[in-house]
Amino acid sequence: MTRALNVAQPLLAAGEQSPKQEELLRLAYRLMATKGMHRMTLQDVADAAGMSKANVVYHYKTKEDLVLTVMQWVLERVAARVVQATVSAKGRDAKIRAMVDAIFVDPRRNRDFYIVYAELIAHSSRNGRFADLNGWFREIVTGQYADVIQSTSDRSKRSVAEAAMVVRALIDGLFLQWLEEPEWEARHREYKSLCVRSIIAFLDSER
Amino acid sequence: MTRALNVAQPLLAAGEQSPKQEELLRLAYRLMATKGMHRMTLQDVADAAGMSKANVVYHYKTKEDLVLTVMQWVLERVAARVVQATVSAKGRDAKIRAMVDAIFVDPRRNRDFYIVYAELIAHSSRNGRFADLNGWFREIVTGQYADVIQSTSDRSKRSVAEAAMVVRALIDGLFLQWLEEPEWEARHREYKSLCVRSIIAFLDSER
DNA sequence: GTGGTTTGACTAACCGGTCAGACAAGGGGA
DNA sequence: TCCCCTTGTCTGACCGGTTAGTCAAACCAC
Repeated sequence: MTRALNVAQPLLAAGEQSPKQEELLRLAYRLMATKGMHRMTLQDVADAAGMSKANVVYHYKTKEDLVLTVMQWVLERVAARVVQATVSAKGRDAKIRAMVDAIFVDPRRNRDFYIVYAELIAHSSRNGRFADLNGWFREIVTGQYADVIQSTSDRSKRSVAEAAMVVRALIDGLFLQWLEEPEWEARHREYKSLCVRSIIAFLDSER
Repeated sequence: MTRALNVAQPLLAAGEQSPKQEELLRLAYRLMATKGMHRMTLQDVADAAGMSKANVVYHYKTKEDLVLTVMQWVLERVAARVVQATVSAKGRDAKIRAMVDAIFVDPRRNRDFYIVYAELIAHSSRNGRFADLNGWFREIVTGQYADVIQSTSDRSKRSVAEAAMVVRALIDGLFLQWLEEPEWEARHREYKSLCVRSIIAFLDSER
């Protein structure tokens, strides 16, 4: 059940970063969310981190590598939180609630994450490295959903995989709509609630 | 029931374009899907359309206007197809099947559409004009889902709106996963089938 | 000729990445 | 202890290439 915890790092050996490097990733991540990965320049990152542009390039060879490292760093953290949530809760509904809680953390962070994630998805179709990262993340998260469903029902393997896809679709799809919401900050709770209810309703529907 | 058909154009008076202009939009759309809206240059569009870059600027003032016009043009076509599908089918399940059919047209076109749409969503958070366009599209499509659900059940108004959001989440969410699929062309049918089944399962679950 | 099109040439800005060298921190060797 | 050499980190200046947008002139249909 905890297998996903030990999944190897996907691409770059980004793994553990020093506090200083982690701070730079955090700043770059914030910039990507606000300006977009294309409009964010190396100079922006350098300014935010209080260092020269040349030094950013020195540490992260190219801009693409930097962006990839940032995304990997974020995805690892989110994936770990999802995995953590499922192991600590008992029972199907509790696990689902915990998973959704792990994803719907707080409005601001959620927003940043899904904006960046939307760009990752769009870019995956054009760049294999982004596609690989995306695929790695997808396997972990959907795998977690599948584990929860399998451990609390007697579905066939195929049925479990399908249900996990549907669960993921509900979460991602509702998030996308929430992103469009003008009052996204206030509506966060409603969407979270709707998310849990619709997942449980769907899983119950086929019993 | 057909109210959405007459919804006014959202932003630019793009409405009807001459065949020549429409061809340019189609070419630009293809470019946006393959290269992304940021990497697509005015020169790319000009080359594809067999005209000078200056002429592209002459017709569409700025690049942002061009991109916006292209997106609006595509969104109008998709929205019209969804609306059309719902009026021509009878019965809840048939309407749902028709709507999904209207969206899952063919792999290539679907892929182009959702890649561009993902960029629209990501960009909406940073640019009000894109957000407005997105909101306009969202209202039409989700409104259609709501109409179908309302006309075939006795839910409360709130419940209808929520169910429509869930339906939309299922469609968008499954599409996003399908985009990541390496064998997206072959899997198109499976995803379409899963989409219809999961929607019906969900709608049945609360009766 | 007049008004709407179309174009090539041009510009101003931007941006990713290079490079030569500065600076600090060890690390022997005498 | 002092000196020199290496090594990793960091920087300012710079370059080559790209791109959105301008403009004056040409073109064309009526």
